[in-house]
Amino acid sequence: MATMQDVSRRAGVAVSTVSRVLNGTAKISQATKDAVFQAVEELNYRPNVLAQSLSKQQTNTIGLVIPRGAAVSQYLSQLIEKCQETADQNGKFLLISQAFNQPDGAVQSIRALVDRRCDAVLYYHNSFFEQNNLSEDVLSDLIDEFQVPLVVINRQLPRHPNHSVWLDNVKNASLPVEYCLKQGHQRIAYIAAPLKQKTSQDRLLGYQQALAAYELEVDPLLISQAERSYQGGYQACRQLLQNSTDFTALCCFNDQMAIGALKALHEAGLSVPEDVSLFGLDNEDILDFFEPGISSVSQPTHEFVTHAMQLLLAHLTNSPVPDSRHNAFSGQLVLRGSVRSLNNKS
Amino acid sequence: MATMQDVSRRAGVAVSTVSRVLNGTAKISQATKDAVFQAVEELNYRPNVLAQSLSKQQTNTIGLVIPRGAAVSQYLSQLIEKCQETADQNGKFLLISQAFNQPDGAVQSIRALVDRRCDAVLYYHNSFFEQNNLSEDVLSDLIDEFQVPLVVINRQLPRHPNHSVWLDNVKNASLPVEYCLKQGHQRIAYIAAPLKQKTSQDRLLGYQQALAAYELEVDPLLISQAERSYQGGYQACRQLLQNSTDFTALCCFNDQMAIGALKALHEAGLSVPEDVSLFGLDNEDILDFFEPGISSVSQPTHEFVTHAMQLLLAHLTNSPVPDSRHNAFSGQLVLRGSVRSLNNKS
DNA sequence: CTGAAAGCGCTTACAG
DNA sequence: CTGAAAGCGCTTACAG
Repeated sequence: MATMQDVSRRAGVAVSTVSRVLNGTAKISQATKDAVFQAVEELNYRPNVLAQSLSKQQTNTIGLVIPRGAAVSQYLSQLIEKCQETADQNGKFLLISQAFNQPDGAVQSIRALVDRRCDAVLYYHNSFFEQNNLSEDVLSDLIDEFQVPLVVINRQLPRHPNHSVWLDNVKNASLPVEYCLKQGHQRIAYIAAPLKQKTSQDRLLGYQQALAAYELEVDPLLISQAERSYQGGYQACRQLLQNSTDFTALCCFNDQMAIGALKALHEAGLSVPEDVSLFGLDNEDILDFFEPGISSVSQPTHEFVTHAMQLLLAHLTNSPVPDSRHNAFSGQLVLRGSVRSLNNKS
Repeated sequence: MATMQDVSRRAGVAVSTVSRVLNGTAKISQATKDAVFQAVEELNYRPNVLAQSLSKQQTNTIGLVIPRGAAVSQYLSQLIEKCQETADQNGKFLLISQAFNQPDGAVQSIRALVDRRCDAVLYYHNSFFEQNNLSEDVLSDLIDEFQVPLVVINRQLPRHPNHSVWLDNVKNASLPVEYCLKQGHQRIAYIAAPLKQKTSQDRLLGYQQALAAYELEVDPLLISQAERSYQGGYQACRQLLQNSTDFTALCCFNDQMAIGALKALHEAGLSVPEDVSLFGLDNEDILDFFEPGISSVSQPTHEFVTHAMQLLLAHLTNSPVPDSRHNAFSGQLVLRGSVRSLNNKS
């Protein structure tokens, strides 16, 4: 490929002049400008971004590490979209990389992006890595180690309030439970994702706390656990139905599991919401297309990622970081046909 | 950050020696090796990949351009996953970039990756760009222009059989229609995505050809068109039901639209498959969780992408390209509860 | 307004 | 086995 030197020779000027013309970084006579542009045209010249970056000590690039493999949810794709928008608005190129599928895959991937000299790196934390000993400390140490700003999404890092944003999973999971309680439900079942995952622990805690607030005991028979997938939700629900069938409401770790659970309920001859009220979490668009529509909790993806990007940009420009007292974001109930009240029953 | 020169000074050797030790590219005495590794350790040195790439004239990176925004489908995420796997297996780093959301966004994004000197670039073609004048020729010209191998996924490029793989959309869309015909259906409706998109045109053609093969006329009242989304499928189906309600089968552009259509059918008091047999296309996992399960056509994502990667790697290593006579991939029917036969009705 | 030179952080012939 | 030097393709003070 043609280099800047080729252009300079063809245009009969120095490479430094070519550079200045192309970057508009100095006053240049129209004549030489024309010559340069013509040479560029004729040679179909395009600058080598690698060389530019090395020389400028800056890549104008933001790296984003996302989890590998797991079918991309609407939630995650909205999150990516929002990162992209912000990157665009700030003239940064967004480079997306999937975390390696290994115990230390997250760390490796972050490093790979730093080694490529991204100006900043966003890491979307996935619970998968918790099962592989990726602790809070490892992430916090990385943040300390790097000159490059690193912001962690979806993981609370107390040591670095200015480098992390997360969802308040406890609260988000408690919302539907509280709502059911208010509607007079007493026997409320819960389907959890694998409890090795922090997110799953937190959401179960939300369920438990909501019950406790109403001075109800947690019945272990009303809690089931499975992989986080449609199929997992289906299996967990079948397990619940084997344990007992007297629950009148069922809250799930997320929408996918609720969708699986709905199928199991129907197969068991139970109707929603007449027999069982049902809640998911994430509020994916598809919930509207089940019968009944599945109620859920909307995640504040928008605000969440916006704040993460603000932190990132603040670090990048050495500006004061935005107020970080509220890095834990919580969502809102979205009611659909899958819920009914027991209050006017008495 | 510490540079190789820092390491060399600390270890008391030349930078060239440090380079050799780190890359294992020459016999080095154990003593100097030890000294180098210790210095690396102490300085927490990490090589600058930018500088390496510039110097080696190779980045060991494969770029992948995917469409922006549109909620990521299971199909696309499987496709990405497969690219990732192949990249991993060949020791390449996969850099994912979303196409800019502009008329020439695809071209810009490909260029951006080439400018970053990816060793090869994969472009997943999205119909969005066809509405913005991204023609076959533009892509073909790019392939001719670049030294860097470019493989286009999801777009037929006759001039470059060794640089493109695509799905046989005509055939894939005809499969469910043929099946319905064999089961005795005569009035078969179709829901299309916007017909500005080539994919949508092709699938409609598949529908039409299947009917023609049975010497049935195409009734325009049985064809409806909308955005490709759940909601679009819902609206298109309502439109159909307004036109006429005597169809006994309904085939859709994809699964999402079929899911929307199912809702509209149910709202109209029609049951599936008793009144209407229903087909989607893509075979997403979620289809099992509707009632009835929605029949579909599985896309051969796996073979499809594998072949694309083989082409890419062949170009990359200057090896002979694999047999490209069959770059058009077709899928298979997947039957679920949403279809019934009219044959034993007579 | 423009050029020569140094530098970004590596790799790799070329010598010894 | 190891070093000095040139080179990858740019940018940017430093002069003029």
